[in-house]
Amino acid sequence: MKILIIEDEHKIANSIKKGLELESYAVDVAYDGITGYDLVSTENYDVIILDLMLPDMDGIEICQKMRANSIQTPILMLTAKGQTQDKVKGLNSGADDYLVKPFAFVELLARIKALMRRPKNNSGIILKTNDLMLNTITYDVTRNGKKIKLSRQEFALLEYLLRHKNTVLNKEQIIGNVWDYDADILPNTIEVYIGYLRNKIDKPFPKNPNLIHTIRGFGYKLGEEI
Amino acid sequence: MKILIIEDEHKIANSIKKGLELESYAVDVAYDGITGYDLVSTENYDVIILDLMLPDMDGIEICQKMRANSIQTPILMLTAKGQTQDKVKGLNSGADDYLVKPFAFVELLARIKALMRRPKNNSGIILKTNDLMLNTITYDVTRNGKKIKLSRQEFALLEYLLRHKNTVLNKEQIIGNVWDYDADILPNTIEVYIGYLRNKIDKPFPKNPNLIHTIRGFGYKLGEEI
DNA sequence: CTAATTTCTCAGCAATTTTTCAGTTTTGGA
DNA sequence: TCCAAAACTGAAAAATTGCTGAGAAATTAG
Repeated sequence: MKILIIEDEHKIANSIKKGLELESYAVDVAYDGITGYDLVSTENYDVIILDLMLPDMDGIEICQKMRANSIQTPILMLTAKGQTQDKVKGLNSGADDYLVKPFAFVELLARIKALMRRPKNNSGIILKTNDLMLNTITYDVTRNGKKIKLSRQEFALLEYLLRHKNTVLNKEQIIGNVWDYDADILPNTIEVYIGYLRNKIDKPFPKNPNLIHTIRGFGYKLGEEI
Repeated sequence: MKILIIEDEHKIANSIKKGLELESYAVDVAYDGITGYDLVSTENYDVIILDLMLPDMDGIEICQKMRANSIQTPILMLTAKGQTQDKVKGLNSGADDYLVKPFAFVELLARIKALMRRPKNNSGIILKTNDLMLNTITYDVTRNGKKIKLSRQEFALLEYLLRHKNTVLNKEQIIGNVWDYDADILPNTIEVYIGYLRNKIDKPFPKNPNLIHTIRGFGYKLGEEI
């Protein structure tokens, strides 16, 4: 889930960025229109938060240019209180929603989530711990920004561990929840798969903390602290 | 923003109307073709949502009559699954996009917005990724400017992949969304068709990046990056 | 009606993934 | 310190997945 903020007021931009990162989104910021449009055309975002008033190139212009180049990314337009009529202009230029400043962060979050739910961009839920991220729809798994290729079963296991991060899970639980109900698996299979995941997730990143931990006699735990 | 719905199933018509009014559109409804065409020729709409099967005068007839009288309002055609491509295509009546019933409301909304955004007067929605382009109404497909001839089923599959580009789609999803309700297809058929598309879209353009990717264990993905 | 095209199935191959197995290492408590 | 249980690991067997050429069946065009 990647979000771009194009907003010249640093204070606002940074506070939105912070808030969204806490919600596990990857956030880029551009403080002027030209840089913003540059990013839009080279990167792939799930939502763009776009201020109406900008130096160089204003929000409406960016919007129109994007749509003209058939970049379909949903746009949430930010407008100041007075600029009501501009609002309409904004929506005509191709924005998908707008929000009047000042706004509550939860409101922004709700709008963003609504935009993400729309059919065009279905990038799904991102699960993460530390710098490990897993996208449940695109099946992308990355650590430290590097893409990791997992098999289907490895992915399923990692997803389960991530959904219950910082919790100790025993082998029976894992078998029951990750494998098909009719699967007939030895507990050793779990050990093998944990080994596979370690080889792909922990070993290649020796500078970063290990994320997969064995709790002898009880099971396994995914998370930063032991 | 004024929208006209021409649809004889009252339930569907009214639920669309309600949804669109919540989105602040002005909505008129006609439950049969004659009333519908009457409204079209006296009022001024921004988009017309038109059911294919209607009492009196069916959707195609209305379409053709409108275009014959140079009414250029964008038309979004609603079709049931079986009727879809052939009829609309064969009669090439002048609709700008179509949507297969049953559909999610957000999907309808997205299409309407796309139609409104589109510069007037050129019909057909164009989907694209990289240098591959597909016109949903004229059925033109080109890569690198070169025309590509696809069969009906190949086209339907490519359109689906393109509408969900950069998303991993598994075989069940593809079968459910591209083939008719009652189609009874082996998953291998998808593999075969993916092969056909690769032969026409990727293989003849070895200098350009491959666009069709297999994500083993998960499905297929259309897009530039892997 | 016939020929061409398209749709779909099938069988065999190659690659990858899943699972088991057997031997080794680690661990925590007596 | 030593032991037995638990966990780890490399290798190989078993199973699955995806790709492809060939061709049968269905549809469409002339």
